[in-house]
Amino acid sequence: MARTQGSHSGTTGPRVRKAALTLFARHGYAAVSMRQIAAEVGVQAGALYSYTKDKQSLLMSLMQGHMDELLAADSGQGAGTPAARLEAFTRFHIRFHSARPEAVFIAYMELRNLEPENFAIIETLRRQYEQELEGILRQGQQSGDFTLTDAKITSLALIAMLTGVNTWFRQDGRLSLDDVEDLYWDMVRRAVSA
Amino acid sequence: MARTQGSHSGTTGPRVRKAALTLFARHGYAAVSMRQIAAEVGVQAGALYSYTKDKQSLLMSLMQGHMDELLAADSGQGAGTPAARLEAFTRFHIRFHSARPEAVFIAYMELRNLEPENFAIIETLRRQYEQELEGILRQGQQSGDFTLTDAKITSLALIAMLTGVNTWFRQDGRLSLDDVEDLYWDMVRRAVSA
DNA sequence: GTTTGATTTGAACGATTGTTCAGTTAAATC
DNA sequence: GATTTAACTGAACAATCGTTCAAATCAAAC
Repeated sequence: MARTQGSHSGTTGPRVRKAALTLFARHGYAAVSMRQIAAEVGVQAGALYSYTKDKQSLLMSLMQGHMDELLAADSGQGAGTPAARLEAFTRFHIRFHSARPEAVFIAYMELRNLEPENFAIIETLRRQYEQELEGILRQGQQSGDFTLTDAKITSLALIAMLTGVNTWFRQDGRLSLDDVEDLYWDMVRRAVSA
Repeated sequence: MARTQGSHSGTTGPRVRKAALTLFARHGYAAVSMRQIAAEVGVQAGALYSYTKDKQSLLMSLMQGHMDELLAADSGQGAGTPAARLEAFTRFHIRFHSARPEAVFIAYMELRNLEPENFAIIETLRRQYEQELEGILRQGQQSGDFTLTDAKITSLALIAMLTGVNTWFRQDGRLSLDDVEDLYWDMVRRAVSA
Protein backbone atom coordinates (compact mmCIF):
# COMPACT_ATOMS: atom_id res chain seq x y z
CA MET A 1 0.00 0.00 0.00
CA ALA A 2 1.10 3.49 -0.66
CA ARG A 3 1.79 6.09 1.96
CA THR A 4 -1.21 8.30 2.63
CA GLN A 5 -0.68 11.79 1.37
CA GLY A 6 -0.61 14.56 3.95
CA SER A 7 -0.75 18.33 3.55
CA HIS A 8 1.78 20.25 1.57
CA SER A 9 4.75 20.49 3.85
CA GLY A 10 4.56 17.89 6.62
CA THR A 11 6.74 14.83 6.65
CA THR A 12 5.42 13.84 3.26
CA GLY A 13 8.44 12.77 1.29
CA PRO A 14 10.95 15.48 2.09
CA ARG A 15 13.45 13.83 -0.20
CA VAL A 16 11.02 13.94 -3.09
CA ARG A 17 10.23 17.58 -2.36
CA LYS A 18 13.89 18.50 -2.23
CA ALA A 19 14.62 16.76 -5.52
CA ALA A 20 11.67 18.41 -7.24
CA LEU A 21 12.65 21.79 -5.81
CA THR A 22 16.17 21.52 -7.17
CA LEU A 23 15.17 20.27 -10.58
CA PHE A 24 12.18 22.56 -11.12
CA ALA A 25 14.32 25.54 -10.17
CA ARG A 26 17.14 24.52 -12.49
CA HIS A 27 15.25 23.39 -15.59
CA GLY A 28 11.65 24.49 -15.09
CA TYR A 29 8.56 22.49 -14.27
CA ALA A 30 7.63 21.59 -17.83
CA ALA A 31 11.15 20.50 -18.72
CA VAL A 32 11.57 18.10 -15.80
CA SER A 33 10.19 14.57 -16.03
CA MET A 34 8.99 12.42 -13.17
CA ARG A 35 11.76 10.00 -14.11
CA GLN A 36 14.38 12.68 -13.57
CA ILE A 37 12.97 13.47 -10.14
CA ALA A 38 12.91 9.77 -9.31
CA ALA A 39 16.53 9.38 -10.42
CA GLU A 40 17.55 12.30 -8.19
CA VAL A 41 15.88 10.56 -5.24
CA GLY A 42 17.41 7.24 -6.22
CA VAL A 43 14.20 5.44 -6.98
CA GLN A 44 12.01 4.39 -9.90
CA ALA A 45 9.37 6.75 -11.26
CA GLY A 46 6.44 4.71 -10.00
CA ALA A 47 7.56 5.08 -6.40
CA LEU A 48 6.96 8.84 -6.48
CA TYR A 49 3.23 8.27 -6.59
CA SER A 50 3.30 7.05 -3.01
CA TYR A 51 4.22 10.59 -2.00
CA THR A 52 2.42 12.76 -4.47
CA LYS A 53 -0.85 12.47 -6.31
CA ASP A 54 0.64 13.70 -9.55
CA LYS A 55 3.18 16.13 -10.95
CA GLN A 56 0.92 19.13 -10.59
CA SER A 57 0.34 18.42 -6.88
CA LEU A 58 4.08 18.28 -6.38
CA LEU A 59 4.48 21.75 -7.85
CA MET A 60 1.51 23.13 -5.94
CA SER A 61 2.86 21.63 -2.72
CA LEU A 62 6.20 23.39 -3.16
CA MET A 63 4.59 26.71 -3.96
CA GLN A 64 2.02 26.60 -1.20
CA GLY A 65 4.61 25.51 1.33
CA HIS A 66 6.82 28.40 0.35
CA MET A 67 4.08 30.99 0.57
CA ASP A 68 2.84 29.68 3.91
CA GLU A 69 6.36 29.86 5.32
CA LEU A 70 6.73 33.39 3.99
CA LEU A 71 3.51 34.66 5.50
CA ALA A 72 4.12 32.90 8.80
CA ALA A 73 7.63 34.31 9.15
CA ASP A 74 6.55 37.78 8.12
CA SER A 75 3.66 38.04 10.56
CA GLY A 76 6.20 37.88 13.37
CA GLN A 77 7.01 41.59 13.15
CA GLY A 78 4.09 43.84 13.99
CA ALA A 79 4.61 47.05 15.93
CA GLY A 80 6.86 50.10 15.91
CA THR A 81 7.12 53.31 13.94
CA PRO A 82 6.44 53.17 10.22
CA ALA A 83 10.15 53.61 9.51
CA ALA A 84 11.06 50.81 11.89
CA ARG A 85 8.45 48.53 10.38
CA LEU A 86 9.61 49.32 6.86
CA GLU A 87 13.21 48.63 7.78
CA ALA A 88 12.21 45.34 9.40
CA PHE A 89 10.23 44.37 6.31
CA THR A 90 13.09 45.25 3.98
CA ARG A 91 15.68 43.29 5.91
CA PHE A 92 13.31 40.39 6.44
CA HIS A 93 12.44 40.18 2.77
CA ILE A 94 16.07 40.11 1.68
CA ARG A 95 17.09 37.58 4.28
CA PHE A 96 14.14 35.29 3.76
CA HIS A 97 14.34 35.27 -0.01
CA SER A 98 18.10 34.98 -0.30
CA ALA A 99 17.98 31.95 1.99
CA ARG A 100 15.77 29.93 -0.39
CA PRO A 101 16.54 31.00 -3.94
CA GLU A 102 15.14 27.84 -5.48
CA ALA A 103 11.70 28.15 -3.88
CA VAL A 104 11.56 31.85 -4.76
CA PHE A 105 12.48 31.15 -8.34
CA ILE A 106 9.78 28.53 -8.66
CA ALA A 107 7.17 30.69 -6.96
CA TYR A 108 7.74 33.43 -9.53
CA MET A 109 8.39 31.45 -12.68
CA GLU A 110 6.01 28.54 -12.51
CA LEU A 111 2.79 30.41 -11.82
CA ARG A 112 1.62 29.78 -15.35
CA ASN A 113 2.02 26.05 -14.93
CA LEU A 114 -0.50 25.96 -12.11
CA GLU A 115 -3.99 24.78 -12.87
CA PRO A 116 -6.49 27.64 -12.52
CA GLU A 117 -7.75 26.82 -9.04
CA ASN A 118 -4.22 26.37 -7.72
CA PHE A 119 -3.17 29.60 -9.37
CA ALA A 120 -5.96 31.44 -7.62
CA ILE A 121 -4.84 30.15 -4.23
CA ILE A 122 -1.22 31.18 -4.71
CA GLU A 123 -2.23 34.56 -6.09
CA THR A 124 -4.26 35.24 -2.98
CA LEU A 125 -1.32 34.42 -0.74
CA ARG A 126 0.96 36.61 -2.75
CA ARG A 127 -1.42 39.54 -2.62
CA GLN A 128 -1.65 39.03 1.11
CA TYR A 129 2.10 39.48 1.41
CA GLU A 130 2.10 42.55 -0.81
CA GLN A 131 -0.61 44.08 1.33
CA GLU A 132 1.54 43.83 4.44
CA LEU A 133 3.99 46.22 2.83
CA GLU A 134 1.21 48.37 1.43
CA GLY A 135 -0.19 48.68 4.94
CA ILE A 136 3.12 49.85 6.31
CA LEU A 137 3.41 52.44 3.56
CA ARG A 138 -0.12 53.70 4.15
CA GLN A 139 0.52 54.05 7.85
CA GLY A 140 3.64 56.10 7.23
CA GLN A 141 1.82 58.13 4.64
CA GLN A 142 -0.91 59.11 7.08
CA SER A 143 1.50 59.81 9.92
CA GLY A 144 3.59 62.01 7.66
CA ASP A 145 6.69 59.86 8.00
CA PHE A 146 6.65 58.90 4.32
CA THR A 147 6.04 60.93 1.21
CA LEU A 148 4.54 58.89 -1.58
CA THR A 149 1.87 59.26 -4.21
CA ASP A 150 0.53 55.76 -4.51
CA ALA A 151 0.99 53.17 -1.76
CA LYS A 152 -0.10 50.26 -3.95
CA ILE A 153 2.32 50.96 -6.79
CA THR A 154 5.12 51.85 -4.38
CA SER A 155 4.73 48.52 -2.60
CA LEU A 156 4.93 46.63 -5.88
CA ALA A 157 7.95 48.64 -6.99
CA LEU A 158 9.81 48.05 -3.73
CA ILE A 159 9.06 44.33 -3.67
CA ALA A 160 10.29 43.97 -7.24
CA MET A 161 13.48 45.79 -6.32
CA LEU A 162 14.07 43.68 -3.22
CA THR A 163 13.31 40.37 -4.90
CA GLY A 164 15.78 41.31 -7.60
CA VAL A 165 18.57 40.67 -5.11
CA ASN A 166 18.18 36.98 -5.83
CA THR A 167 19.22 37.38 -9.45
CA TRP A 168 22.75 38.44 -8.59
CA PHE A 169 23.52 37.80 -4.92
CA ARG A 170 26.03 35.04 -4.20
CA GLN A 171 26.97 33.85 -0.74
CA ASP A 172 30.68 34.04 -1.55
CA GLY A 173 30.54 37.30 -3.47
CA ARG A 174 31.95 40.76 -2.95
CA LEU A 175 29.22 41.84 -0.53
CA SER A 176 27.94 40.20 2.63
CA LEU A 177 24.22 39.84 3.21
CA ASP A 178 24.46 42.59 5.84
CA ASP A 179 26.03 44.88 3.27
CA VAL A 180 23.21 44.14 0.87
CA GLU A 181 20.58 44.77 3.51
CA ASP A 182 22.15 48.12 4.33
CA LEU A 183 22.39 49.14 0.69
CA TYR A 184 18.80 48.28 -0.09
CA TRP A 185 17.40 49.73 3.10
CA ASP A 186 19.12 52.96 2.18
CA MET A 187 17.43 53.01 -1.22
CA VAL A 188 14.05 52.05 0.20
CA ARG A 189 14.25 54.68 2.90
CA ARG A 190 15.08 57.42 0.45
CA ALA A 191 12.43 56.32 -2.03
CA VAL A 192 9.69 56.96 0.53
CA SER A 193 11.18 59.59 2.82
CA ALA A 194 9.74 63.07 3.10
CA MET B 1 13.03 23.54 -51.52
CA ALA B 2 12.80 25.24 -48.20
CA ARG B 3 13.19 28.95 -47.68
CA THR B 4 16.74 29.88 -46.74
CA GLN B 5 16.97 31.04 -43.18
CA GLY B 6 17.99 34.63 -42.62
CA SER B 7 19.16 36.40 -39.48
CA HIS B 8 17.00 36.66 -36.41
CA SER B 9 14.56 39.39 -37.21
CA GLY B 10 14.39 39.98 -40.95
CA THR B 11 11.45 38.96 -43.05
CA THR B 12 11.93 35.37 -42.00
CA GLY B 13 8.50 34.11 -41.15
CA PRO B 14 7.01 36.97 -39.16
CA ARG B 15 3.84 34.98 -38.68
CA VAL B 16 5.78 32.09 -37.21
CA ARG B 17 7.68 34.45 -34.94
CA LYS B 18 4.50 36.11 -33.73
CA ALA B 19 2.84 32.78 -32.99
CA ALA B 20 5.88 31.51 -31.10
CA LEU B 21 6.14 34.77 -29.18
CA THR B 22 2.53 34.56 -28.04
CA LEU B 23 2.63 30.90 -27.09
CA PHE B 24 6.07 30.91 -25.45
CA ALA B 25 5.02 33.89 -23.34
CA ARG B 26 1.74 32.32 -22.33
CA HIS B 27 2.76 28.74 -21.62
CA GLY B 28 6.54 28.70 -21.59
CA TYR B 29 9.01 27.36 -24.14
CA ALA B 30 9.14 23.81 -22.82
CA ALA B 31 5.37 23.53 -22.58
CA VAL B 32 4.69 24.60 -26.17
CA SER B 33 4.95 22.08 -29.00
CA MET B 34 5.86 22.79 -32.58
CA ARG B 35 2.41 21.49 -33.49
CA GLN B 36 0.77 24.17 -31.33
CA ILE B 37 2.82 26.88 -33.02
CA ALA B 38 1.92 25.45 -36.42
CA ALA B 39 -1.77 25.40 -35.52
CA GLU B 40 -1.58 29.06 -34.45
CA VAL B 41 -0.09 29.91 -37.84
CA GLY B 42 -2.63 27.74 -39.62
CA VAL B 43 -0.21 25.23 -41.06
CA GLN B 44 1.14 21.74 -40.42
CA ALA B 45 4.11 21.23 -38.13
CA GLY B 46 6.49 20.23 -40.91
CA ALA B 47 6.07 23.58 -42.65
CA LEU B 48 7.69 25.43 -39.76
CA TYR B 49 11.04 23.96 -40.68
CA SER B 50 11.13 26.08 -43.81
CA TYR B 51 11.39 29.11 -41.53
CA THR B 52 13.39 27.87 -38.60
CA LYS B 53 16.16 25.34 -38.20
CA ASP B 54 14.64 23.92 -35.04
CA LYS B 55 12.74 24.90 -31.91
CA GLN B 56 15.81 26.21 -30.12
CA SER B 57 16.66 28.56 -33.00
CA LEU B 58 13.15 29.92 -32.86
CA LEU B 59 13.58 30.82 -29.19
CA MET B 60 17.04 32.24 -29.72
CA SER B 61 15.80 34.31 -32.64
CA LEU B 62 13.08 35.89 -30.50
CA MET B 63 15.46 36.64 -27.64
CA GLN B 64 18.24 38.01 -29.80
CA GLY B 65 15.83 40.12 -31.78
CA HIS B 66 14.43 41.59 -28.60
CA MET B 67 17.81 42.41 -27.10
CA ASP B 68 19.08 43.95 -30.33
CA GLU B 69 16.02 46.15 -30.51
CA LEU B 70 16.48 47.16 -26.90
CA LEU B 71 20.12 48.13 -27.29
CA ALA B 72 19.51 49.93 -30.58
CA ALA B 73 16.64 51.97 -29.16
CA ASP B 74 18.52 52.77 -25.98
CA SER B 75 21.69 54.00 -27.66
CA GLY B 76 19.65 56.85 -29.11
CA GLN B 77 19.88 58.96 -25.96
CA GLY B 78 23.42 60.01 -25.11
CA ALA B 79 24.11 63.43 -23.68
CA GLY B 80 22.87 65.75 -20.97
CA THR B 81 23.27 66.08 -17.23
CA PRO B 82 23.33 62.88 -15.18
CA ALA B 83 19.86 63.63 -13.87
CA ALA B 84 18.52 64.20 -17.38
CA ARG B 85 20.14 61.02 -18.63
CA LEU B 86 18.74 59.04 -15.71
CA GLU B 87 15.27 60.39 -16.29
CA ALA B 88 15.51 59.57 -19.98
CA PHE B 89 16.66 56.04 -19.18
CA THR B 90 13.87 55.52 -16.66
CA ARG B 91 11.14 56.69 -18.99
CA PHE B 92 12.61 54.84 -21.93
CA HIS B 93 12.85 51.58 -19.99
CA ILE B 94 9.25 51.73 -18.87
CA ARG B 95 7.93 52.68 -22.27
CA PHE B 96 9.99 50.15 -24.20
CA HIS B 97 9.25 47.24 -21.89
CA SER B 98 5.57 47.93 -21.39
CA ALA B 99 5.12 48.02 -25.17
CA ARG B 100 6.30 44.41 -25.63
CA PRO B 101 5.37 42.44 -22.52
CA GLU B 102 5.58 39.08 -24.29
CA ALA B 103 9.15 39.52 -25.52
CA VAL B 104 10.23 40.84 -22.11
CA PHE B 105 8.64 37.90 -20.36
CA ILE B 106 10.40 35.44 -22.62
CA ALA B 107 13.73 37.21 -22.36
CA TYR B 108 13.64 36.89 -18.56
CA MET B 109 12.00 33.51 -18.10
CA GLU B 110 13.44 31.35 -20.83
CA LEU B 111 17.12 32.00 -20.26
CA ARG B 112 17.54 28.55 -18.80
CA ASN B 113 16.14 26.94 -21.93
CA LEU B 114 18.90 28.38 -24.06
CA GLU B 115 21.76 26.15 -25.05
CA PRO B 116 25.01 27.27 -23.39
CA GLU B 117 26.46 29.19 -26.32
CA ASN B 118 23.17 30.98 -26.95
CA PHE B 119 22.86 31.78 -23.27
CA ALA B 120 26.29 33.37 -23.28
CA ILE B 121 25.34 35.63 -26.18
CA ILE B 122 22.14 36.87 -24.55
CA GLU B 123 23.86 37.35 -21.21
CA THR B 124 26.43 39.58 -22.85
CA LEU B 125 23.74 41.73 -24.42
CA ARG B 126 21.91 42.00 -21.15
CA ARG B 127 25.03 43.05 -19.27
CA GLN B 128 25.63 45.63 -21.95
CA TYR B 129 22.25 47.19 -21.24
CA GLU B 130 22.81 47.13 -17.50
CA GLN B 131 26.12 48.89 -17.97
CA GLU B 132 24.46 51.80 -19.73
CA LEU B 133 22.59 52.56 -16.54
CA GLU B 134 25.64 51.85 -14.42
CA GLY B 135 27.57 54.37 -16.49
CA ILE B 136 24.97 57.05 -15.92
CA LEU B 137 25.04 56.41 -12.19
CA ARG B 138 28.80 56.53 -12.05
CA GLN B 139 28.86 59.81 -13.93
CA GLY B 140 26.39 61.37 -11.50
CA GLN B 141 28.33 59.93 -8.60
CA GLN B 142 31.54 61.59 -9.71
CA SER B 143 29.87 64.89 -10.53
CA GLY B 144 28.22 64.94 -7.12
CA ASP B 145 24.70 64.91 -8.57
CA PHE B 146 23.95 61.49 -7.11
CA THR B 147 24.64 59.99 -3.72
CA LEU B 148 25.07 56.26 -3.86
CA THR B 149 27.33 53.64 -2.36
CA ASP B 150 27.54 51.08 -5.12
CA ALA B 151 26.77 51.93 -8.74
CA LYS B 152 26.67 48.31 -9.86
CA ILE B 153 24.15 47.17 -7.23
CA THR B 154 22.11 50.34 -7.60
CA SER B 155 21.78 49.78 -11.33
CA LEU B 156 20.58 46.22 -10.80
CA ALA B 157 18.14 47.33 -8.13
CA LEU B 158 16.68 50.08 -10.29
CA ILE B 159 16.33 47.87 -13.35
CA ALA B 160 14.55 45.23 -11.30
CA MET B 161 12.19 47.86 -9.96
CA LEU B 162 11.47 49.30 -13.42
CA THR B 163 10.99 45.93 -15.10
CA GLY B 164 8.53 45.04 -12.36
CA VAL B 165 6.06 47.43 -13.96
CA ASN B 166 5.26 44.72 -16.48
CA THR B 167 3.89 42.41 -13.80
CA TRP B 168 0.96 44.68 -12.99
CA PHE B 169 0.57 47.41 -15.61
CA ARG B 170 -2.49 47.15 -17.85
CA GLN B 171 -3.23 49.46 -20.73
CA ASP B 172 -6.81 49.99 -19.55
CA GLY B 173 -5.99 50.25 -15.85
CA ARG B 174 -6.26 52.98 -13.26
CA LEU B 175 -3.04 54.69 -14.28
CA SER B 176 -1.83 55.92 -17.66
CA LEU B 177 1.67 55.11 -18.81
CA ASP B 178 2.61 58.75 -18.24
CA ASP B 179 1.40 58.45 -14.66
CA VAL B 180 3.52 55.36 -14.19
CA GLU B 181 6.57 57.02 -15.68
CA ASP B 182 6.16 59.96 -13.33
CA LEU B 183 5.70 57.75 -10.28
CA TYR B 184 8.75 55.63 -11.02
CA TRP B 185 10.94 58.53 -12.01
CA ASP B 186 10.10 60.10 -8.68
CA MET B 187 11.24 56.98 -6.82
CA VAL B 188 14.37 56.58 -8.93
CA ARG B 189 15.32 60.21 -8.47
CA ARG B 190 14.96 60.04 -4.71
CA ALA B 191 16.79 56.72 -4.47
CA VAL B 192 19.94 58.30 -5.92
CA SER B 193 19.64 61.96 -5.01
CA ALA B 194 22.06 63.68 -2.68
C1' DG C 1 -0.50 25.31 -71.12
C1' DT C 2 3.70 23.73 -69.79
C1' DT C 3 7.58 24.24 -67.01
C1' DT C 4 9.90 25.70 -62.94
C1' DG C 5 10.53 26.34 -58.29
C1' DA C 6 8.84 27.45 -53.83
C1' DT C 7 5.53 25.79 -50.10
C1' DT C 8 2.98 22.74 -47.68
C1' DT C 9 1.09 18.32 -46.54
C1' DG C 10 0.65 14.10 -44.11
C1' DA C 11 2.58 10.24 -42.64
C1' DA C 12 6.20 8.23 -40.36
C1' DC C 13 10.48 7.72 -37.08
C1' DG C 14 12.27 6.82 -32.53
C1' DA C 15 12.21 8.76 -28.17
C1' DT C 16 9.96 10.37 -24.12
C1' DT C 17 5.91 11.83 -21.45
C1' DG C 18 2.71 11.09 -16.94
C1' DT C 19 0.60 7.50 -14.80
C1' DT C 20 -0.95 2.73 -13.34
C1' DC C 21 -0.38 -1.67 -11.24
C1' DA C 22 0.62 -6.63 -10.49
C1' DG C 23 4.36 -8.48 -8.45
C1' DT C 24 8.71 -8.42 -5.71
C1' DT C 25 11.48 -7.07 -1.83
C1' DA C 26 12.32 -5.30 2.68
C1' DA C 27 10.93 -4.16 7.54
C1' DA C 28 8.28 -4.62 11.40
C1' DT C 29 5.22 -7.35 14.45
C1' DC C 30 3.99 -11.32 16.82
C1' DG D 1 10.29 -17.87 11.77
C1' DA D 2 5.76 -16.92 10.10
C1' DT D 3 2.76 -13.15 9.07
C1' DT D 4 1.48 -8.64 8.15
C1' DT D 5 2.38 -4.17 6.31
C1' DA D 6 4.85 -0.84 3.78
C1' DA D 7 7.92 0.47 -0.07
C1' DC D 8 9.55 -0.14 -4.39
C1' DT D 9 10.31 -2.27 -9.01
C1' DG D 10 9.78 -2.87 -13.76
C1' DA D 11 7.01 -3.31 -17.37
C1' DA D 12 3.27 -1.58 -19.79
C1' DC D 13 -0.32 2.05 -21.53
C1' DA D 14 -1.75 5.66 -24.65
C1' DA D 15 -0.34 10.04 -25.85
C1' DT D 16 2.76 13.35 -27.39
C1' DC D 17 7.37 15.11 -28.51
C1' DG D 18 10.85 17.26 -32.29
C1' DT D 19 12.14 16.31 -36.68
C1' DT D 20 12.42 14.36 -41.52
C1' DC D 21 10.94 13.68 -46.18
C1' DA D 22 8.66 11.91 -50.42
C1' DA D 23 4.73 13.39 -52.51
C1' DA D 24 1.18 16.78 -53.46
C1' DT D 25 -0.10 21.58 -54.19
C1' DC D 26 0.41 26.14 -55.49
C1' DA D 27 2.14 30.45 -58.01
C1' DA D 28 4.61 32.64 -61.32
C1' DA D 29 7.35 32.68 -65.86
C1' DC D 30 7.51 31.70 -70.41
